[in-house]
Amino acid sequence: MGIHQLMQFLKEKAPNCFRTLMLDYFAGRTIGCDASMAMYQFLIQTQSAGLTQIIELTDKEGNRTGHLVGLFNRTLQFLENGIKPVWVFDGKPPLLKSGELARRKKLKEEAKVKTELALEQGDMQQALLQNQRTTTISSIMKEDAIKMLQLMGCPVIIAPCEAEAQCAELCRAGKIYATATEDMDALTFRTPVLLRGFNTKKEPIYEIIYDDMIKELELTYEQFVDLCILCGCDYTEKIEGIGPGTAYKLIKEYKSIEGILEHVQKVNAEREKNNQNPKYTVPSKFLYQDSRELFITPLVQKGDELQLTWNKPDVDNLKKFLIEEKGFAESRIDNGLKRIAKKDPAGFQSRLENFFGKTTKIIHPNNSKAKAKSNKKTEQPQKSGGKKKI
DNA sequence: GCTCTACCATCAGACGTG
DNA sequence: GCACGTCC
DNA sequence: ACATGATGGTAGAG
Repeated sequence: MGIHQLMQFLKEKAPNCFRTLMLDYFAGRTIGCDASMAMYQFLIQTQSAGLTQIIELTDKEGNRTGHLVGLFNRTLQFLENGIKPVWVFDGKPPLLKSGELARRKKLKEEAKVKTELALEQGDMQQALLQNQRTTTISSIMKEDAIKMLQLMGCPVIIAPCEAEAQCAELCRAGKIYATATEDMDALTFRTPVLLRGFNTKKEPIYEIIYDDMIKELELTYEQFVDLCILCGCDYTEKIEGIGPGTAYKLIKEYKSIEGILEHVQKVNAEREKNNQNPKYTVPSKFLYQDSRELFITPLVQKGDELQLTWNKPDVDNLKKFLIEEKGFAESRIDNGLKRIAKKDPAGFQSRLENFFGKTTKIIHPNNSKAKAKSNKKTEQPQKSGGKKKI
């Protein structure tokens, strides 16, 4: 679930921390990619409805392969544009997330039942919809993805815990330019740059600069984390009756969740005197302090300790794996590899293209309030060590 | 009337060919 | 350039 | 053996 409604909140309260950019802007840059999120999208989107059953891409043993097709193409797309992707996989989820995970598991089981029902009734559209919700990633599928990406020459990192946290660490350490994910809690983990929208070619890529955001919100990092917890995160229940808008006001006024809890008690006590229902309901186990810990000092591998290198694809073994084991058509692989054949995987000197590029556009998102309030633009983000060598 | 929250259902890829 | 079937 | 997420519409409360 990430941080509930954070995107909407930022569009309203910090409209100037966004830029929209075209793909060529990222030539020569290194980008940390949230692998599991991408895999789910590929797996879901490569399902289709047959006449009486749902059709999924699989190898001859029945293991699903939609995520491989997607990751293969996406990685080629990156490399073709001179972008160096680091694929980051989730490790073990934190204990605090187990409540949320149990909730999702239950929803998936319900979806499975609904799928069967829809199939019986011959409602293939509904069957497809429900079947998409049952999607899970087995360890084999994950291992397949890692193997393929490594054979393609890309660095793969298996985070000790949350992938978003690991990406944020890499970005702060200067190992990557940005974190690419749809998951907004990368910001809560303090990634300096967040990129959204690599999933669709239809729209440009949104870039969110953490420093601009925090300045515009006029919050400290700790206050921003508290705000995210109040909006609703994966780690604990939220206070009923407080959403993003109220949370922001209260954080400004009372500085921290502790301060807000004090205020909440007062308000509720006052209302009780007048025989009114409580305005806010604090959950019986409001684990905001533990949640804070997970965001501020997450379990990650230190960026300094990681060596990221890009190699030329291991064509022989890649083809062997994808064709013999996973049933790929040889022509597709050949076509794909042709696209990146001339690229220099280690250096990507094509960074120069960026200096001559004229297609990079900087546009602010549509937002009537933002337009009305201000048409000033914030300046370029930091270059994130443009000359750094990894 | 307006703002905000809670809750519901829905959405989420890329290639190659014609 | 677009719609559509297919990718495995 | 498993662990992805956001968004849009709307009703109802304050």
